[in-house]
Amino acid sequence: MFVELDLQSEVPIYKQLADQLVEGIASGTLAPGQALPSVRTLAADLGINLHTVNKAYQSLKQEGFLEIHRKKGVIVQPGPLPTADETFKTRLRRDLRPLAAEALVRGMNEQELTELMQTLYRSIQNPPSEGGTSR
Amino acid sequence: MFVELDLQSEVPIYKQLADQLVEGIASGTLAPGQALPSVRTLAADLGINLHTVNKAYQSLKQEGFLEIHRKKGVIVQPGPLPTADETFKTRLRRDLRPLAAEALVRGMNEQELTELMQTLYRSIQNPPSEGGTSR
DNA sequence: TTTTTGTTATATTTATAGTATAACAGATAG
DNA sequence: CTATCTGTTATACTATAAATATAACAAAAA
Repeated sequence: MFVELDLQSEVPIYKQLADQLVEGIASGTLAPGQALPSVRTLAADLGINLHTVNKAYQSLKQEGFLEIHRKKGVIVQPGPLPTADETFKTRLRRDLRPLAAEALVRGMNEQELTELMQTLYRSIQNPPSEGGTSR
Repeated sequence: MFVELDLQSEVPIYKQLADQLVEGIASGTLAPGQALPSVRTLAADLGINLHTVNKAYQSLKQEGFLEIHRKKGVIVQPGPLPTADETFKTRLRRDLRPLAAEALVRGMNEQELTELMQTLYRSIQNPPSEGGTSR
């Protein structure tokens, strides 16, 4: 698994995990329908508790990014992914707001900030060489 | 005071307060050198505990956005504000990353996302008329 | 001197994060 | 059918953060 956790981070590890799975889906590293490790396997693999993995899986299932079946295990959403509806955009704006404000206060202009976002977006969409060559 | 808190929010209220003060500085609503209410006054004003206000003030002092003097009270940084150094940009990227990833997964393209950021930046820089009529 | 200021010190409550076990129930492979 | 692996649920415990509640201290200014 490509997941890397920082146990010292202030960011909860279940969120780090969930974030990296979303990023995997975003980049195509995780294909629709692809199976993910079981909660126990991944927990052992990452050296954390199975409930922590389960919490990440549950939140992504709740959002519609994963499907979870009994013995089938956990798979990446094979059908249509959730959309950028108004609910999401509202939350997105709320989360971006303090970041944009601090960037502004610190003297970043509009172009610097949007370009940073652009660069970030592209680096996620086309990650810098993930083990395998193509897809 | 223009601060509005959502006590039901998952965002800690000390952070809501700190964020809104930063936004005030960003927009110019809070001018350099301007005095802020005392921790007790603002706490009473907002209906929260003085330690919660103090925590917000301390974090902003730590970052360099505020100065705190004994009897003088708290004032907006009159000198040069902190800059967008690499430390900040690294943190900024780390915080933006999961938001950009989810936006991407939900089908927002690069332009939509950067435009949303642009709109946000501008609305902070030039806020849509503060409640009061004059000044 | 008195008041107001930030500051420090405790203490308590509540919620979240993370771990640790254990057990349950459905699906599948043997 | 049986054994195993799956997600799931339940409980319990520890640690930490957030928020509140009092109280007191020390510096600055009126």
